Amino acid sequence: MPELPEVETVVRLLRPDVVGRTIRRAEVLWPRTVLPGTPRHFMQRTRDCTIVRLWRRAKYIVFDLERGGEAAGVLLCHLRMTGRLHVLATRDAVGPWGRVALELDDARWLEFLDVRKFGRLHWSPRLEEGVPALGPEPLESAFTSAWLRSALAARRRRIKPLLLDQAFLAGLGNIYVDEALFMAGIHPLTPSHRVSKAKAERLHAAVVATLTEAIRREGSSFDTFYRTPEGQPGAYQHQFQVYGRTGSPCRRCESTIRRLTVGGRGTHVCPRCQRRPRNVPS
DNA sequence: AGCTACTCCTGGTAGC
DNA sequence: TGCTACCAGGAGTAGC
Repeated sequence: MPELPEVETVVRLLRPDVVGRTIRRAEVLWPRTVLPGTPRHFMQRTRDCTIVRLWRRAKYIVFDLERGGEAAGVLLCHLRMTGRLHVLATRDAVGPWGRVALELDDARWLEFLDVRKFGRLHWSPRLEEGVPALGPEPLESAFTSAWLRSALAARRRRIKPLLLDQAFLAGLGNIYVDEALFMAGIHPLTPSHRVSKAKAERLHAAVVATLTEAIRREGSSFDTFYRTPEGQPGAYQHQFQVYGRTGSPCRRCESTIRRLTVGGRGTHVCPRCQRRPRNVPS
């Protein structure tokens, strides 16, 4: 599933192709993909809008729009599980999984394709109105070791579901949470207020390090859906320490990586590097 | 407050 | 080989 590094990779690769371009019109091929309201409403809101900036907030891809030199809202794209954005040379290149196609003023088409149809394209007058409450960006200055320490102490949730909560910290998903918790030596069932100061500092460093390295490697790809717009896979999946390595030896201690379910999510741990605290219910 | 269960979806795969 | 059943999972929501 695309997480912060994959979304950041999409933004960087897409930016030169779409910034400065004007959307001539939108074709909605799967109505539920677009928000708000009806496809007709979406088409009216995006028509003749120029993309003046492309950036990322949490896992949202944000297109800042202008029409006639005036701000015209934002187009928000969330890839969810299997969404992808591609610039195509012709309308004919839109494939069977194409859900929305935007015709650009250079005659090319921006295609949003999404096998599982969970992804969304959402026009909103302002960013804040189009996204729910979001926690700090883990790669920006507000995310400090001290902030994390006190934020963990103020909550009583299990650490993994807390880190997956976008209102707590924005951008992490199942893969990078498992990787960061391994790097920090924290068991995913640990109640957040029981994470020690030293472990919280390790966790802060682990989150920053794993996201930074994943972006450097253009994200992770381990099936056909997790690719850059150019069709090239990322390379971070080769760095995975625990995610998807159930039954394999830990790269640090040789113990067998185990899989458990936490908050309904597949979770991967090294039972030796990530000691389970006492008196923690499963 | 925080937990589980359910919903949305379909390709891939395990089991027979 | 061909069929069915089940699973993954981000995020929103309902209910306890």
